[in-house]
Amino acid sequence: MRPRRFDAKSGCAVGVTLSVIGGMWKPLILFHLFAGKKRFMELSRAIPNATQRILTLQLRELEADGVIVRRAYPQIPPKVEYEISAFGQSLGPVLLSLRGWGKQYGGSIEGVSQPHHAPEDRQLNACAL
Amino acid sequence: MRPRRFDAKSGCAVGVTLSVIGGMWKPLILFHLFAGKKRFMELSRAIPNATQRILTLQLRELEADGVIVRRAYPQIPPKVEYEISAFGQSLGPVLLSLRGWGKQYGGSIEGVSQPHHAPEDRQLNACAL
DNA sequence: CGGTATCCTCGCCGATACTG
DNA sequence: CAGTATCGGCGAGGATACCG
Repeated sequence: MRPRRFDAKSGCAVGVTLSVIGGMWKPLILFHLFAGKKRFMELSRAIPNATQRILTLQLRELEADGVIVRRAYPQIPPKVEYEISAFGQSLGPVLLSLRGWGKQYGGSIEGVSQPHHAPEDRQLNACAL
Repeated sequence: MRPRRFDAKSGCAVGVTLSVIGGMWKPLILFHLFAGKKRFMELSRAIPNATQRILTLQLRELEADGVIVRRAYPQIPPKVEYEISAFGQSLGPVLLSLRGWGKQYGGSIEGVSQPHHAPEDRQLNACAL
């Protein structure tokens, strides 16, 4: 059983949710997958700041939590697709809630660089969801 | 400017929200404060697993983000009260969303000890919100 | 009562290299 | 293409002690 950063100690059900979506890149991964099924390389290119290693790890955790489905086709060259599971769909409103607050109120906080939406920041494109 | 765990790198507005409520004890603190103004000692007793040090740090961060208000009365003995700011009220729906998902779907995840609501677990009382 | 100050641990995450 | 393997840093969070 994987240790969870926000597990029992934080006590609340909030911790359960955060342990599922709270990884560094998980929200971004989920947003991309909510837009549709993706291959590993597509995700990697969509989130260039995440190394392959960490991307793999976070995908494995999301899979273990049942929110995404990993489908590996035994071919050469290999092909693996990830997509949101039926269960994972239930996270949609939660993520939208988090994202909505950040967009609406994040600007009111000191020291937070709000999305300039600079066209060159390709890694932010997922925010379009 | 305090470094934010989920800052620019995660790219999305989700990261902004998580940087505000993502601390280990912040959800719990906020739930307690949503129930009404509290003194430091009340919070400390309500969240016995958090040391005074970490409690102070997280309260300071929440204050810096403007979601709570700290009011110190210059007396002997000292008296400090914390309460949700008007701005902080806007986090209510987000927290409820997170908590709702955890309560509803958290049980479907392997390795997550869902709230037994054992009566002796006094630290979980905030979940009643 | 409501904090600081100090030191320490632990695991998330990054960089780089290698493989079926 | 889609990963593992290995090494290492860094920072959040904890233990403990002391202070105005």
